[in-house]
Amino acid sequence: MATPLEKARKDPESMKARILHIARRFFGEYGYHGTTTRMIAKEAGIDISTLHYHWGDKKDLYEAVIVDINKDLGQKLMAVEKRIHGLPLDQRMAIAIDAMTDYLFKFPEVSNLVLFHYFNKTRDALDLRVPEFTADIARSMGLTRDRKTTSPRAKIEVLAVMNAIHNFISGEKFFRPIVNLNRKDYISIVKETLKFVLIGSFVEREKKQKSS
Amino acid sequence: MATPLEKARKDPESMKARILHIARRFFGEYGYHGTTTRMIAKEAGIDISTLHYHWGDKKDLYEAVIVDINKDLGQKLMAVEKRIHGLPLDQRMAIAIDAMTDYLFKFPEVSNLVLFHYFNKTRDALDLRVPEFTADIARSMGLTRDRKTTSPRAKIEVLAVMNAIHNFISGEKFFRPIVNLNRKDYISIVKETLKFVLIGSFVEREKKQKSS
DNA sequence: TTATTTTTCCATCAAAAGATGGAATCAATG
DNA sequence: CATTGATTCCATCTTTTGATGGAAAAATAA
Repeated sequence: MATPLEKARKDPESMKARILHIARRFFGEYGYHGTTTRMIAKEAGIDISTLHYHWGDKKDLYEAVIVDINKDLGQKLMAVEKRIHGLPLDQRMAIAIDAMTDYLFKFPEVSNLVLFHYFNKTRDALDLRVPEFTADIARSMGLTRDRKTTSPRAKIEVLAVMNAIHNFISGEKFFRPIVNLNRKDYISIVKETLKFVLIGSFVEREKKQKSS
Repeated sequence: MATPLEKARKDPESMKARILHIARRFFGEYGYHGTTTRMIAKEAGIDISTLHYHWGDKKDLYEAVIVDINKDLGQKLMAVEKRIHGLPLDQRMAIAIDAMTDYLFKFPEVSNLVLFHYFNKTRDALDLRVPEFTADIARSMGLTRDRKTTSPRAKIEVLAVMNAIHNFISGEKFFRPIVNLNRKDYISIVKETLKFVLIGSFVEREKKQKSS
């Protein structure tokens, strides 16, 4: 209730929330510099000054968007972790890939913004610290020996897995024409491929480790 | 010799080539809208009008950059293909991953721009058709049954592999602090991880197919 | 209803960014 | 050297974009 962002998330009917929601999509598609406050305002059917009234300047709005999607992503990851807890690794990964893929295809701005944040600098040095889930996912995938530390190798492996998923969501516009499939078929072939590529190695390694 | 781009590539000392080279880096780091012609001109130590004199407007320059990096990438892929031709799959993939990773870490703008192109729209509708290597790589990986067609599944698998590589190059600024490694160690752990994650499944499948 | 607060829009600004004409400079050629 | 052509820069323009003050409108409270 304290922060303006929390208020906006609470009441999704409010103008404030409406702007945030549209801003998510635009920043996701066009990036920070590629999106203008006018684009967002126009889509919302309001004047730019109204946008500034609610969110301050562009940077503030962008920051709110980043925090917002990270909150969503974190919640989703926690929910998935709950579902897969205790299952054997192959099932754990398969279910997680299915669930995350479905979720992200429903909210592609999340993937867009995550990747955008990884790969692009903004001229205006706006370095917001983004919450980090790699360690948690590594734990959930059973890649950590002890509870407290996560090895670089484990983190890199997690990044490989997460990015593989994000890529196919964000790249849909580009990849789908290449494979010439409708959306539904694209999604299902992506899921299959991700599971094929990503699960095998981890399961195989676990087998070896157990036998030794 | 015909096109201006080819001329610039031939004579890397020329102002034209110099601008192109700097533009590659800037567009790669900041994206199309995040880069201004002034930034590029300043870095080159020239006036914007000189830039316009050589390359026309911003869109033209960006287009030249995209064509340029795709030419480089295509050449590199062909060279790698030559080296691995005829070897067994696991070696083929390991060598290719090593070679491409080394190359891309040396010219990260290539990965940056490829991913940028996948994941971001530009306001100004500039849709340049980009040469496509998925089919060739699929053939090189032995994923195509007959010579002429490449299945959607094979293409998606290739994209998964290529993107996994690009991600770690483009994401270095973001990922390296997460794992807290120096550049050299980061590169080597990325290579190891890529090989670990990507090769296993393909080799396993090939084994099964051969035995049946 | 009236007063107060919140929200919205209109008009406008200043800075940033893309672009260009034309003068000045430099390089090559006869 | 003088002439020609290519290159570069300066000054300037226009459009876009982020931002704001203050009036109008809408919502809320008294």
